[in-house]
Amino acid sequence: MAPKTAITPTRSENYAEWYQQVVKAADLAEVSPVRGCMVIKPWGCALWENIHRVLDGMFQETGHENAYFPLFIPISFLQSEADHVDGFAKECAVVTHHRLTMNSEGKLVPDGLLEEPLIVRPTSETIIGATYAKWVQSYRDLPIKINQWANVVRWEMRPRVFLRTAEFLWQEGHTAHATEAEAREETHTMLKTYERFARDYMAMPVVCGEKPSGERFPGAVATYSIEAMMQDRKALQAGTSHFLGQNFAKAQGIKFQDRDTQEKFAWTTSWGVSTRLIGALIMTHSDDNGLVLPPRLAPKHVAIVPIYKNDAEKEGVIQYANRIRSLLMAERYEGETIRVTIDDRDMRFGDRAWYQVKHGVPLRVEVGPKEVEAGTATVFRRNTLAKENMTVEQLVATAATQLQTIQRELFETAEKFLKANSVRVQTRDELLAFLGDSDEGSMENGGFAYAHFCDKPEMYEWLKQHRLTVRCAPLDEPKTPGKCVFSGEDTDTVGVFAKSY
RNA sequence: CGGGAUGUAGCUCAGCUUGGCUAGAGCGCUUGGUUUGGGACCAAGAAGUCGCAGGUUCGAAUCCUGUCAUCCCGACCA
Repeated sequence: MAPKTAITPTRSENYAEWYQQVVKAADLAEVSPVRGCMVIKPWGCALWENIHRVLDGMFQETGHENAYFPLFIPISFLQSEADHVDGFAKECAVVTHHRLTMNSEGKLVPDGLLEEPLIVRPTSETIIGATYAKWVQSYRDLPIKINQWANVVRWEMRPRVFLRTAEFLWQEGHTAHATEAEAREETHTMLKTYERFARDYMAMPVVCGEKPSGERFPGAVATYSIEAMMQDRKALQAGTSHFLGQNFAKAQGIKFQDRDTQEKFAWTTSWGVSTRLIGALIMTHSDDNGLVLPPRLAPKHVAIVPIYKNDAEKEGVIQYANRIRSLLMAERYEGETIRVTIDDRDMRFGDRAWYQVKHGVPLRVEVGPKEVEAGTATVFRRNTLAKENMTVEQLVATAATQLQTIQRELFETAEKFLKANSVRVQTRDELLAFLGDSDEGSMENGGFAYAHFCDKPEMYEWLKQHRLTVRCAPLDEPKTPGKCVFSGEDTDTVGVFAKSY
């Protein structure tokens, strides 16, 4: 007897376990033999490639170019920026040798000690900064606006697939500018780019804001982030954009001679999103039957699942399915070809149908002898689980619209959820009552609490005690006079507080 | 890096307390058959150096030591 839902346990039964099961059921990734590292499987990789492709286009549009910098960074580079060291030293993989030799017991052991150990990049500010320093002499050499797609390593103690792995894929943009204003504008532009990507492609509403001091990127003057709310009402930082001021320019020696003949340090920025976005996608839209994908990022938009009893029926049905595929692929959705697959694997219909459900394909088209005879198709919509029979002509004519509808519905549902679970609080007790301080994966409370705050150490202490975090000070929040809910002091800054990943 | 738990077939686990014949189950897989419009059924079959390395013993999945890995809870983080 099959369970009522494709995923066990359900979200309400055990959210953390549900997440892992969705990843598994959708064949997105699996844990690897290497501690903390994951194998990204074809379906997950196709999803990341779509994210990559769309974002890359956005970066090009905003005047960035791709380049590639080394995986290894000399320790001395990391050391040059004091805060940066504090932030990353604890989680660096270190390369100390450059060859292996066989010992007397026949085991391979490291040999050839390096004079200066190398770290595997946890991020590339330092090595890119050192390179920029060579490239920049004159104000005419600025700005430099470069992005790289790469893997990075942060030796995490508690990995979770896509959300926190020792190695992950990301893009990191690094720019250098002649003026502070220009660098600040760049920081803002990229934050907005991430917001647009989250909203328009991931169908994921986010809160854009500046990180308070305690959450700032090590070495940055200001850090901005997009914060998304997962279905367990915890916050997930989905993207960051940093204004680095002249900190790294000074550390790495990025200086130039300006129009006024004075030698000046450049102003730099960095910004990135990672494979964590896949985790965000999963926890924003998926349900107890598995993955739900927004059409704009789905590796396949439509899965045609043929139904037949025997070889005689199969021939006609497959032919029919192929014809529908051709017709659909001639249609355009958001300026692209509709991506269609036919699932005619040697499996029972039910198995193939559930497979597509669990993989989150937005539309499933069932065709069997009945449909062939009537010239129709049975269309199943992943997000609503609704089934509808229509003529092939109708299907072809409405496919793009249906995908648009799904994309819109996913966003609307997520936005409604975000709004329904956001409140404004006036006191610390209200904050605690709303968020709760038990963190046992309970779904009972949580959400985004907006409160006045003044960013003092005692706030962080209190938050830590209750396992809560300050996510950001939203940019669209008007500055209004109020009292800090922690210290009682006057402040005009409002922050978003939440449990977080 | 601290506290706790767990490593036995591809997966989930039983067996370990009290050492003893050829190490088990369910799911999955293979083959044959019956089925077939939402997760089938019957039958047969393949599959495990019991995480790894030592030790105790006539004998170790079982006891001891070490080690590695995974999960949960803390500290840390995109």
